[in-house]
Amino acid sequence: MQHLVEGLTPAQREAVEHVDGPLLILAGPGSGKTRVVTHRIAHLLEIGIAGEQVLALTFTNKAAEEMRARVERLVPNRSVWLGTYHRFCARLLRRYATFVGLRENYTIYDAEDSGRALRRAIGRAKVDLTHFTPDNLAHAISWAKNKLITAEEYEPRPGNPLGALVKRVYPAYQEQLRRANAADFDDLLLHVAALLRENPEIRQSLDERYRYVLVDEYQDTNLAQYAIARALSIDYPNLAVTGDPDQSIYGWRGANLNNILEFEKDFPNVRVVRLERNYRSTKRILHAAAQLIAHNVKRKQKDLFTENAEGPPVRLVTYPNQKEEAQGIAARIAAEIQAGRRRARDFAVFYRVNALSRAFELALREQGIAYQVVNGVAFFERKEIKDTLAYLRLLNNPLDDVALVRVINTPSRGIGKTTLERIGDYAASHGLPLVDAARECHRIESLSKRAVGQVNAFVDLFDRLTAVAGGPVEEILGFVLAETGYKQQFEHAEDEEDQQRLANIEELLTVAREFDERNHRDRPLEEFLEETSLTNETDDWEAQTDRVTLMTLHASKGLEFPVVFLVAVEEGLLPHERSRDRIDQLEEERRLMFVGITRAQEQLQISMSAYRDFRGQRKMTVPSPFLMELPRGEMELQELEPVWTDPSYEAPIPAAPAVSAPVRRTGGVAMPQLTTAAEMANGGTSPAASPDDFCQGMIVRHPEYGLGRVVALSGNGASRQATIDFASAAGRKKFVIAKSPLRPVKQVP
DNA sequence: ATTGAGAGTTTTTTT
DNA sequence: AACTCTCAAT
Repeated sequence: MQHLVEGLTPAQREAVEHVDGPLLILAGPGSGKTRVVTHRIAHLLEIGIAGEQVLALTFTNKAAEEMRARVERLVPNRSVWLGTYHRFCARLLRRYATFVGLRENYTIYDAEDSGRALRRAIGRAKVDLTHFTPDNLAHAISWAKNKLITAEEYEPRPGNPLGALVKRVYPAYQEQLRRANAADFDDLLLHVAALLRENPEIRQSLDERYRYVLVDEYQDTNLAQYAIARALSIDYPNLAVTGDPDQSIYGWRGANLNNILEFEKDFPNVRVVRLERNYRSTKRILHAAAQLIAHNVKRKQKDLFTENAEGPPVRLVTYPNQKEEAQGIAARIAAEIQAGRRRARDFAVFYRVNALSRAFELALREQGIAYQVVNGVAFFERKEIKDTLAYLRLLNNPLDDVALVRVINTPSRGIGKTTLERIGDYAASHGLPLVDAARECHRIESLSKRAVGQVNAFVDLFDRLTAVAGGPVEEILGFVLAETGYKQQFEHAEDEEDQQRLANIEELLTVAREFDERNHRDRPLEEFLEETSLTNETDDWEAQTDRVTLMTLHASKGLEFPVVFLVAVEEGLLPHERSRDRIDQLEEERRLMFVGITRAQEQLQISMSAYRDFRGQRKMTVPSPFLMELPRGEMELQELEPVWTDPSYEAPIPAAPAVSAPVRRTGGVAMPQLTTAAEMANGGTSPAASPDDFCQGMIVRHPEYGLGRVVALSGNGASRQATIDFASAAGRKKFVIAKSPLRPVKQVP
């Protein structure tokens, strides 16, 4: 057991060795929090506590994965329940579905699905939407749910027009979900909170089962999450929470900072451990962060310190415009890599909004530097994936009207809006789910003979699919894709986008196969759908690959990088314009910047542009007020002129021969090209090769993505596919060789 | 019913 | 600028 506390500070050790009773770990950034938490779990197991009694809750899958891996390393093969709040609740609801008016095969609606359900509810409630958008309502309902206010309990403030609408729509929406046997993200928490509140015997048994509950990022809990953690810690009040009020950045999602600020009130005999020593950043970086966050009024005073080196000064740079900001940063990165001082993966670029990523992608591509954008369009939110999954959802839960609407005419089979509307009316007046209404469509008089025929064909299809719905997921999926003709529509397409869609579908099949290999349950479909609806691509982020990371400030939480570029620190973006008017929101923006700064280990550059292009318009910017709150005296300030007027500017250096990036113009668009020494020796690419000539490890060229290596192959002849790892930012992609412009590049022996 | 052109709008962040 | 939505034409 000694190995668990070796090398820990007294404070860390105290937290690790704490067993019974409430525990609050206030952990500053880079203070070894994850280490403490995982070691504590390991410690609990080593002193003989059963893994089944330990429940560790996180907010992101990423954090859960990280913890699982580290616990596994410390104490292999012990089963503690470790995962996100939402996943835990989803799992619990499978078991207790009937208590909250659901069935165990219920569907989880993501934001898009619940938006569709909400629209239908709005239609049914016959609400006048001239002054508000569905989004306004969605947000208001979500807000209520996060506050544990049910549809029945909801009472708006008098004179609140939006509230009056919500009072009518919220119950209709809930009814919609109930009929569809579906729960939205908020419901997962709300239902479990209600379950625990209304069923004392269930609460008690779960409290007893999960004797040791740990909650990570406790500052991000909302009321529902708080209630759940609380309810599981009454008879066995061994609740351990970790967090940092200064890193609370999810207030907009209903997170309540008071949960952590008042934890000591909830549990008067709590043991509080403060981890204030930072092991991550240089003195200068940490100082800048501390100075900034000191401007927040609502916080717990914390004294961050580090024994790390002083480090180079934090840079604060003003670029003339967005393009030069991106190019300037890309050039710096390129120079560091060429000098052999850094690798691509040492760098990260953080921005406030996803829309800002493009300029940096472009600039990095021009420099021939590999990068990965975290969270662009999440894999499971892509149209083709959602379409395909909608079929699976319908098979698993035929009541799921949203899924039915999605697939009934996808791919198009001549069932249009009017037909669907009439079926919908029939369903509503007979209190039926849409599938059943469709089954009885011959009774709907308003439908044309042709329409009835089309709908019947769909019902037949549905029945054929249902017949195989019990099998392995990959099989079901393959059957769905074949029977519906969904895949076919992309198979003969020439354009890149359809190719991409096809590749994504292939990828989904791979995901399904991997799932089947892991799971051997009776009803795999249910679990597969749960897994896919609670996962997004962020979770696939690979720290191992050697690429520059581009992500939002929110996504950066919990990570660290040797060199960080924090960009577009301008009024309106950071703080975001929608946060300007309220003090607490402004403080949250400041915390966001604090999070970004404290990700940096060795070097930090904060930048802005004098001009920024946004929504197609170029505007002069105003520096963020936060810039004035930094210790400017000890920073390196730099104001750059447009590159062509200033000879002292470190112009983007043409890359070294090994990875040069000449820019070729094609149809007016700059196309980056990677050229290697090997290729130059060869005089370019080889002529077209037949798909079967491709083999593992082969170097190939793609006209847009540049050079890559074949990492996997499948199929033969015309359907032979290759998975390519590109050196460029394109990353890993899959192609049907015969339809792709891939060409082998002969390698120098 | 599907397609195309034109108009209008925009997500801040995520389970 | 890019995306979605609406409306008219096929």
